[in-house]
Amino acid sequence: MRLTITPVPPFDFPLSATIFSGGDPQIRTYEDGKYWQVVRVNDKLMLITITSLGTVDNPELSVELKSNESISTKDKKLIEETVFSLYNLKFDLTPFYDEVKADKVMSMLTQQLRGLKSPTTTTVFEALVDSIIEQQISLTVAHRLERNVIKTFGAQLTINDKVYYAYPTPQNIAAATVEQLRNCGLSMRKSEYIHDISNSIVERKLDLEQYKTYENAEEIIKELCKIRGIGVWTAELTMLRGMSKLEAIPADDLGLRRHIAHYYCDDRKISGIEARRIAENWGKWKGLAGYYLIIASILGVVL
DNA sequence: AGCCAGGCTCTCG
DNA sequence: CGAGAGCATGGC
Repeated sequence: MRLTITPVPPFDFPLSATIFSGGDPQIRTYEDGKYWQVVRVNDKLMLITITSLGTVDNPELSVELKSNESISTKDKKLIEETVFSLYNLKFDLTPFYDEVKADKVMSMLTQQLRGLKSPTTTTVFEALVDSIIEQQISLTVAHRLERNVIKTFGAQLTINDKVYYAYPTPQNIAAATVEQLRNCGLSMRKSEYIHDISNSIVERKLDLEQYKTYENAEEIIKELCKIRGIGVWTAELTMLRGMSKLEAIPADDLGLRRHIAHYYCDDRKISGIEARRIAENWGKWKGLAGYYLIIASILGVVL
């Protein structure tokens, strides 16, 4: 089964998917113009493969669906929504580009990376768990641990004799033990945080998805910070990656400060306060601007 | 070898 | 209440 999706232009699919190249092919990856991952819709697992048919100014995506269950037209509608949110396809970049025009560096970066949209996880839970795992440790370590967690607790989907993994649900993790989480390489603390959060969701004491509907970003951060294991850094990262809320910027983040320093301060080490001051020039979508810096660094964009 | 890496909680004093 | 230890693992 296949469906076609028309993103709001400008949108550069290969550029936006680059962040996933080199990913685990059993989880999610971008390779030779194809992006794939397992999604869960109405509790059915399916493998989606996305390719680009259009151009940056006239974008069009082809989405191929493979599942071992039958897919109804109702499901298709939801899948479409899921794919839209996966790359923020309904987000119009133009106002963002207009707003950063006064900032010379960011303005040049947005021209170089025109059509880059930031990805979003299919659930807030996924963004939250990944952000907890990434606390304090280096990203290479964090990614290995994330992969361990996914392959240990995530549901398997077999398509054409190949096994793929869906991201674990709160139910999957609540049903496991803290010890199993520790065996993925997580610290005792982080294992407890993630297990507790999964339990709360299963017991309906916590509904992460509802925070998406909040208008006020500060309010979301405040609510998330009430959860054990979540501080401002983790809350902001969760919003950026799991809620399509791109205004917040974790300015104290070491990596981000490094990227800002690289493009704005000749690689001189800067404080969170300096980083915040520079970010003031980025208007309403500071988090998205930060994402442009990260991708620029990865791609080695030179201004 | 030892320290640090895209934090956070808990425990002391 | 503020400072500081402790945490897992891999890379330098």
